[in-house]
Amino acid sequence: MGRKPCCEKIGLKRGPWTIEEDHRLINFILNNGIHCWRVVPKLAGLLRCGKSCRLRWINYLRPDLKRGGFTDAEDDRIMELHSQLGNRWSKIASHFPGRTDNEIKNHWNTKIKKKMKHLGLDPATHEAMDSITDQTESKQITIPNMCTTIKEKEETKDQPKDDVIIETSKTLIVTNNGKEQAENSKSLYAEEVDIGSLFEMQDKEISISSSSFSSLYSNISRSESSSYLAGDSISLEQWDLDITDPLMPWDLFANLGDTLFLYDKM
DNA sequence: AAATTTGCCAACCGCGGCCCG
DNA sequence: TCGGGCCGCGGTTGGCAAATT
Repeated sequence: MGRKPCCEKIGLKRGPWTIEEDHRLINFILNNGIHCWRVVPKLAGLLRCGKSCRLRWINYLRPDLKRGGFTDAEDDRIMELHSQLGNRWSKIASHFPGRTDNEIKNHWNTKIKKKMKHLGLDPATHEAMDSITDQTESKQITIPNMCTTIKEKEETKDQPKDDVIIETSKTLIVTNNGKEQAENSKSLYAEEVDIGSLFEMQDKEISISSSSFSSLYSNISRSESSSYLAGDSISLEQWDLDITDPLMPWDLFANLGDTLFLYDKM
């Protein structure tokens, strides 16, 4: 017998969450806590299944989420943990307070895997890929520490414009295209710079008018992409929270009002 | 400037494990 | 002990934005 769906799916909404839905879910959880995800959407007045609510809360609305780019140190730590734990993202995420397994998984699939391939490392085994050794005289850089490797890449980018490594899915191919070498080096380096500069770009700061939140968070950095004005009502998803206490007690939210407002920080 | 490709990430899907009656 | 129900996890997809042609 087949497994029953987690909830009655007919008539339930799917796809991206609206700000109003976020408000409903946040307010419900902050006021009532989480006892059973199955009943959360019903009690919160949401046309979503409990699973969708859980995912939305865990991956996006939780106030203790640490948003923003991953640092070199975090990348190194993820690689290290992945070599020990494999694709057990929840286990890996448990070593990064404020990071979700989904976030780390996405980061792994979009960034770290590419970096490792650039470095001649197999993302699955963390061992050096030896497929290029019989191709040409290309160089293979296999340094476990990502920071060190980036520096070495930087130091080598001014070398003669042969020995360019162009990556494919299975093997590394050497060409003599100097233009492509420059772009590859630039790409790898720019990625590192962008991560670090993410924080510098958050020059605007705001605070939450709710006294409950003000007592919890001294500063809340405004996402560079958001465009809310003073007094706007927004959802937590728009915030890059600067949390000093990762183990935040939920009791502190007990008196939070139904709506949160923003005002410009003095 | 328009069309196409690529990258990113939020959200969904389905399975496995755990809990409880 | 067994079966049903729920939760959590990992793989995958879809859509949007940015980059490239």
